Amino acid sequence: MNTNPADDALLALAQSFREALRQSVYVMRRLDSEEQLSSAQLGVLKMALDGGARVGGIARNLGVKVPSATEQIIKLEGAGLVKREADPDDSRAVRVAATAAGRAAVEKADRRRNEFIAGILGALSQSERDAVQAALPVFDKINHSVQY
Amino acid sequence: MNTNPADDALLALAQSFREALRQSVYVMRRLDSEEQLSSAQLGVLKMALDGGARVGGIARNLGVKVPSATEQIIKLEGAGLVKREADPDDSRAVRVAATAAGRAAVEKADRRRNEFIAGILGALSQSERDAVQAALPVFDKINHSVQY
DNA sequence: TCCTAACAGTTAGGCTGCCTAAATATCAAG
DNA sequence: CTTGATATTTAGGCAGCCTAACTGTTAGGA
Repeated sequence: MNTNPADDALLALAQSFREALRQSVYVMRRLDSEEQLSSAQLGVLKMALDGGARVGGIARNLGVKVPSATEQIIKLEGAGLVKREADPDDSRAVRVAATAAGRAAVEKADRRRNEFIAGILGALSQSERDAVQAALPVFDKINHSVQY
Repeated sequence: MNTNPADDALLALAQSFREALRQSVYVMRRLDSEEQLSSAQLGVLKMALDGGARVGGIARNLGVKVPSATEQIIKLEGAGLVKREADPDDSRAVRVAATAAGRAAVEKADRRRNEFIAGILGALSQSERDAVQAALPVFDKINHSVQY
């Protein structure tokens, strides 16, 4: 009962998938290592772009706990990329909003990172790129299923 | 010159790809958080499975520096999952070999992790799984191109 | 009105995993 | 037998995440 062919195929796919995950972590590290803004900070900063986000919401969206978000926010504030202000509707809450410098930093970091990745993807064949493109929405779906 | 359609498509793909990378990190964290053996340790342990690997080789294969590998090896040794012995051919080198307990731990961790992922993949449609399957070799290729 | 439970965030302390630099030991070549 | 390269470990440091405990605010009764 442990040799169901369908299950075997699924487990084999899972194994390959796990290897890809591991590689992704590696690629991310590489991406991070050549930038001034870490992925963690970039993620927080992006949420602070439009109007202002609450700390709890940022943490939830990034899949980390509130203190971890606070930590990044404090760093970004120190760098002048976001400002923190009391939420007018709820004095317990804090609204985090990107400054002009913060918006510029996001744009620059995003561009640099995209160019790095585009450089890699550009070296692939068109069919390879198509395969990646087709898989990306599925990856997205997988992530949501893991959510929480 | 910044509106080359091909470049734009590539950059858009890169952007989506980056999002997938971020999600992958998230999924990996989730995977790690419910296991006794961390991914870092599992990676090292797997290399120690057949016969015995050298510290430098392990580090190179995992894309980390030698001291980082040593750190994990020491932990695994403390847990009785690997043993370290001088390389008979080169006394500078150390051969790291999995113990019986180490082999069992790899099997168990691999099985649990694969089952977790298989559970997610199993909830997808066949065409979605096909898309993932088709993209995995490309991910592999991408990783190698980032290597070093 | 006042008390209390729930909630938002920060602070404190701790862990893992990675890194660089420096120390130790061995090898290999001249 | 010296010297430079190589293999690993040790020491010290940093980022990012976590839990627990603390502060302040809000909201729902009694």
